[in-house]
Amino acid sequence: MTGTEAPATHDARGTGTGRPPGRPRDERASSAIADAARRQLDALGYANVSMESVATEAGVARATIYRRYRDKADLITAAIAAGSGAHRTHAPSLDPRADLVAYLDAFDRRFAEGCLGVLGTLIGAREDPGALGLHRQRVVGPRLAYVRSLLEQAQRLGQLRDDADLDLAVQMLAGSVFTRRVAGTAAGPAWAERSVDTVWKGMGPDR
Amino acid sequence: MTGTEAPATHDARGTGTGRPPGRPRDERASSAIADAARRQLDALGYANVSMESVATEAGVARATIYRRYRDKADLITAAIAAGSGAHRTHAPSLDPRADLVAYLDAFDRRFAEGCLGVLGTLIGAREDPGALGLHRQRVVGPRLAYVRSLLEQAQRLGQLRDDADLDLAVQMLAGSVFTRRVAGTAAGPAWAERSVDTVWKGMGPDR
DNA sequence: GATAATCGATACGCTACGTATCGGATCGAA
DNA sequence: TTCGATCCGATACGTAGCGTATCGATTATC
Repeated sequence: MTGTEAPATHDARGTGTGRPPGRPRDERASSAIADAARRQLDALGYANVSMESVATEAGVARATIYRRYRDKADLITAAIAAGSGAHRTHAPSLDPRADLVAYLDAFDRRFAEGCLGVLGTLIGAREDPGALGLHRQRVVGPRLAYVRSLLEQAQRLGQLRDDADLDLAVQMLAGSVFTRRVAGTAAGPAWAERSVDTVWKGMGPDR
Repeated sequence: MTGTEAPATHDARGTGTGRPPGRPRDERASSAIADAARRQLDALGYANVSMESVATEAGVARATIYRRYRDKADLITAAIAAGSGAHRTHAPSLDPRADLVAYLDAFDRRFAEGCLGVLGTLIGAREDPGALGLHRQRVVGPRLAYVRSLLEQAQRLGQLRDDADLDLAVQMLAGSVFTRRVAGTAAGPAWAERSVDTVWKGMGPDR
């Protein structure tokens, strides 16, 4: 497991062992809020999701949302993290290079589906520096860390040189997705395979 | 020169040959608005720039801005386009590889200066899809095209293989910037040099 | 002068965020 | 059973920003 990708941070209820006093939270309301937030985020984009619209779709009062999430950034980033939680679909094999190709492909599809596409809006939402920060912590970080772990494995196997700059490799591999989405250009044939190939040749042992 | 990267699109005044009737616009106000917008965008980020704050800093009424720009997005994108107009600062040499390293460095600096915020909002701005298209056409496209031209030159010089995927190379090189900015991680030492180096080794002629 | 578009200033409607308060509901503990 | 604590929906409040409209005053051309 890469990381916990923790849920809402606003209220620490349920953290301790003993059940807290008072009426417990409605679990259906919690999931309804999360579902509505995720759906509207995909459909409308960060800026167009309002607490009011989420509350309405979830059949919940706005105050009920604020009892679970500190603010909009908290809600949205949590929804993204939960929605793209299963970002590792392939079982790890002993071939990090093949894993890498598969993961990059999945990464790109996620991007197209909108889960990571909202990244743009989060970057733009510098209004709350928390939004981008939370997203980095919850979503971007774990994914890049996973890519890096594959590269480390390849390095241990001798497929990459010991002095290879793995951080740079991560940036170039993931970056080929970012650039394409930013520029709006189509993907070349076997782009994932070719990307990994370039890094392998560029950072592999001298022949 | 790469392209025109036209200024404000809102009002077509001054397009025709004859001077339009009525009081002409205050040229000092126009530049003061553009300067203030650019400066605040860099300092505060897209979301924190308000029409009011720009107007105040420019010493101008809000209505004066709206006479020149349709809305906030128009103002900000125009400021960006104007601010990053001279994106090619280095004179072209006969060493495309060195040019590439220098350009990537400049590209990254530009990015840090505030392009990221606008780019983010534009990517996520499903509300006006035209803005993203315009930005791609005016800003993103020319820059990536320039990077590609350097790679083509290198290919002609035999530094890259004839079957090298130059589009992919562009994506990986520019992508190393995108990823770093998105993830918020620091740049490794000599990252530009190393990026180009990796592509050169990965797509260069077999040794 | 007449015309026309600009300027600063100001007010308006609208949306949205985040906070606060209310009576009623639901749990555990005394 | 009663009490305290918390949740729930509903509602209102204050703040902020966007985009529009209007006002008298200004500055140009015709």
